[in-house]
Amino acid sequence: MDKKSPIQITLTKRDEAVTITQWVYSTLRNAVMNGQILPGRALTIRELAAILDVSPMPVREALRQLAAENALEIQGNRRVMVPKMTAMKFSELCEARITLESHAAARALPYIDKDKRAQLIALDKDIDDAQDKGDLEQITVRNQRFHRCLYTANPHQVTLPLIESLWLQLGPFMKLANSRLKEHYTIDRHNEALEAINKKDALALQMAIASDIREGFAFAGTPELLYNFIEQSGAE
Amino acid sequence: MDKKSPIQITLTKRDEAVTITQWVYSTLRNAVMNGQILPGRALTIRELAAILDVSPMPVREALRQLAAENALEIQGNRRVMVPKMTAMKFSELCEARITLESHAAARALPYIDKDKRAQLIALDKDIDDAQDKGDLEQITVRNQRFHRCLYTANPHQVTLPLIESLWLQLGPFMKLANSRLKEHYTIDRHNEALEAINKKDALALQMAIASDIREGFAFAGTPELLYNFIEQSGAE
DNA sequence: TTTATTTATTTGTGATCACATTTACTGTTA
DNA sequence: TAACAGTAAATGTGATCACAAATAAATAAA
Repeated sequence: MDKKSPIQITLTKRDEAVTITQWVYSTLRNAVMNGQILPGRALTIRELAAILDVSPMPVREALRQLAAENALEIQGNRRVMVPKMTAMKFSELCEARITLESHAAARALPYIDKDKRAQLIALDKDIDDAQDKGDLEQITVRNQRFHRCLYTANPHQVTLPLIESLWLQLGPFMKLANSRLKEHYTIDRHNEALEAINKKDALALQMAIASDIREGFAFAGTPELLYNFIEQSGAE
Repeated sequence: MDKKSPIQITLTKRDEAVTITQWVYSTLRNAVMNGQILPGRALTIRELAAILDVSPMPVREALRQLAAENALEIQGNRRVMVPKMTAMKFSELCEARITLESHAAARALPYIDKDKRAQLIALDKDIDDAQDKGDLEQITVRNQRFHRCLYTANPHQVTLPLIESLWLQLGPFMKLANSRLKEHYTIDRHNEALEAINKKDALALQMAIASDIREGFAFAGTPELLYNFIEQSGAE
């Protein structure tokens, strides 16, 4: 009954207090972020509904929302799929991240107080723990948590949704990236960022964030890995 | 039967080739962009469906999509509304526009050829025409068209959706801004941008775009106008 | 074996319905 | 007059159904 590849989506317990649509949304979002849905794979409402054991209605709404966030792509008039990646698009997404997140960090800096700094230090420690254990999934999750915590220090911040959209688009690739992470960069620039925060040095903070992002993908910039990924993702 | 203020949405002919949901989406999007829906006004699916003379289903989907683009806000668990504006949020949106659009312009620069430059010049002339006629609505539309044309010169560009999200959030305020536009800035920085394009000077282009955006809102930065707007928009 | 054409199946869209929750209204009490 | 409780109306969520368009499958022709 399955069309191409069998989709394996991680299912979590559905919280009764949350609407089915919301649960479906976050489930599918995680699936995209973890690269569980191959780029180019055609998704149908009914198929996903069957997998998630819900009616087609919540799936419909979740898919439309994910498409609006650029996590999914609506082809022509009908089918929906995870967008394919290209080397150029990857590069653009990476540069967009650097620009937007540097901006968000600088704008958050004036709002960072002692409490917030303590939170950031704790989150950075969590990342180190995950790195020691080699838990690749957790490294990504906690890394995002650190960045999110930093940017949301600014109570009037408006860029986080845009940043998360970029994370979502890079998600399927980050998964691949992480699988090579252990052998390469296990150190991040978070300490550097925290130092800049202490000194209230916006420029230094921006540089630290930019480096953190760039180095996280630096090895992906090697031609052979990029080619690998594009071949896997871009080929029909 | 109407709850608070009667909503007056501009209705356009529905193209038969387009789905009802898409038509509803763009209709509501324009309504938000033109400030036809007051911030804070509670929207209900059935009310909008009645106004647009469609079934609730397409409205449901369109609302969710607009919410995902940050054009609308889902309150608590239920109602949806146009988000209220604050002075700080306005400032953040403006700065985010400058950062993102400068970035998009610089990234587009290498791809601008003779054809594209001709397009930009033509679009800039259209803006001048609209300004001569004093057609405020068209000025906004054509201004966006110019910026969009510039950024999409980059075929791998990924930031336009994010930029459009910012435009949407500023939309209700731009309408108010435009009503004062005639007395203030009728000149833009587009010529400056075109010059920078000719010289392939990325930094100059970024400066021109940043100035164009900033000056477009400069008068809005005057305390009394900002206060006016916030009072109108933020008060329950 | 390959290509074209017809048939069968699947799919997205949109409509309608049921229900639990929320909101609005009404009459009553301090 | 203001605050409250109880009732009535309205609302979002989710399910199911109908249908036209699109895709896949099957058959026929080269």
